[in-house]
Amino acid sequence: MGLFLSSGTRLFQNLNPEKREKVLRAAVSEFASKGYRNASMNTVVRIAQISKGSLFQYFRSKRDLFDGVVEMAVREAKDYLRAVRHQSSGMTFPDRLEHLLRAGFAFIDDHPLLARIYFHLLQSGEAPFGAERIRMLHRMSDEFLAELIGEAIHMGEVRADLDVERSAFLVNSLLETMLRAYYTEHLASGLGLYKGKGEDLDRWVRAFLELVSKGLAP
Amino acid sequence: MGLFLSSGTRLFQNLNPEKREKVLRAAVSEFASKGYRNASMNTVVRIAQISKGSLFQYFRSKRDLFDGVVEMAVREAKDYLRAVRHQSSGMTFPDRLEHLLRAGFAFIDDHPLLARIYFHLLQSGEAPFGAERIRMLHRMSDEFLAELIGEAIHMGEVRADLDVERSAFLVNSLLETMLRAYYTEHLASGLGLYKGKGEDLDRWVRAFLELVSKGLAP
DNA sequence: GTGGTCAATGACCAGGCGGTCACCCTAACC
DNA sequence: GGTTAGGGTGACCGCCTGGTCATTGACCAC
Repeated sequence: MGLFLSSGTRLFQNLNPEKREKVLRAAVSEFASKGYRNASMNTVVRIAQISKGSLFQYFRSKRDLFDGVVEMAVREAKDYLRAVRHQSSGMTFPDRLEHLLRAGFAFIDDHPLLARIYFHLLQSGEAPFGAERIRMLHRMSDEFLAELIGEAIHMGEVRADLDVERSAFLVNSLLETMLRAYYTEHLASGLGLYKGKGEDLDRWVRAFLELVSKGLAP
Repeated sequence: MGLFLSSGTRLFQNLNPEKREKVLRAAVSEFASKGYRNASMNTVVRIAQISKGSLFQYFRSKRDLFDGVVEMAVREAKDYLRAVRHQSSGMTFPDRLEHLLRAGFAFIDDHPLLARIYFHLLQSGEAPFGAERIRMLHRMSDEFLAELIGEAIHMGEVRADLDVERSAFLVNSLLETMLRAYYTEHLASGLGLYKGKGEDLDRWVRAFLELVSKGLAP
């Protein structure tokens, strides 16, 4: 579940790790399923089986708790991007893309709740931190893809006259959509992307890679 | 603002059209800016300058009011798709795509609030109607794009071995992302897509069309 | 006038929210 | 054994929500 070092009051950080986990797990699941505004501190308290007073001694406010949870989600997402970049260095560009996409699926399998929070953040402007954090998240993945494309240009694997930043944004949006459809029902209308496996998933990966590398033209 | 024939109680439908407009305008703006759950009937009442009792005589519940607003948004979106299809018939495939995209920008310029509601619906699963409506919206635009691609195959403008449905989903997701970034700040990191015009917008349209038709490969 | 119809109104309700605080219990120290 | 410190607790606060309903007043037919 992560270390979560910098979040919460000193009291919370000195807590018995099991209890800390229980509280965090409750908060993550509540924020993931309801988003920020509609998540209820009362529910968190009930799920974590602690008293309301305690929760507010661990985190000064709802906003504080949410910030902590988001911080954890972002940290894990960053780790994952870093790992993918490292593992896939040396592959061809399409292979890297495939690796990135499949690693995304795996990340969602491993951390479905964190993924949910992450997408909540990317999508809805509802969160209370001044757009700044959202912008950062987008920049992060956009720039990662821009670097990938930049390196691919260097290797002669993609056209050199490309509008790198805009292409990166577009390809990234494709990735995000596919990941979202992978963990959200009824997005890709019944074509087996949601929680897809094996051959179903392969077809989607192929469609994605073909579109990105060859486009639709003959 | 639309006719809104089938929504609200009989009392509401027999209302003086100006008043009806005022109420609807208030509801649209409130739902657009806060989404379903966080929109407040009290706010609607205040904006529309009517009493709370009246609003609940016009619409039996918050859910009722929201359904009415969504119905209107969906109807307008359908009209727009139909118009685009008609106007662009006979064009080449890339031209049709460009037309579709630019018409999307224009739609947002004309109906920014409806667009906001529409995207809210497409994105967040927060709305209270059982996923059914969301699935329908997606099907609608996915199928429209699938037909476009199907016709293009018929004309030999795109590869015949294409996975039509999955490609349609992916291209549609690109369109949606661009439209969302067009009306939402800080999505496309400062590359002039947000409320973009002229040359800024052209660059994005070009990047999109190139990706879709040629892909990234040399 | 009078009685009846009907839309408009806002005080009111129960319930849920984020957040507080006075009190409780335990454990450590002299 | 008495005192002190600190985490644990849930009743409580003010606020806001979606929704109700008794009352009001304008209009109309007789």
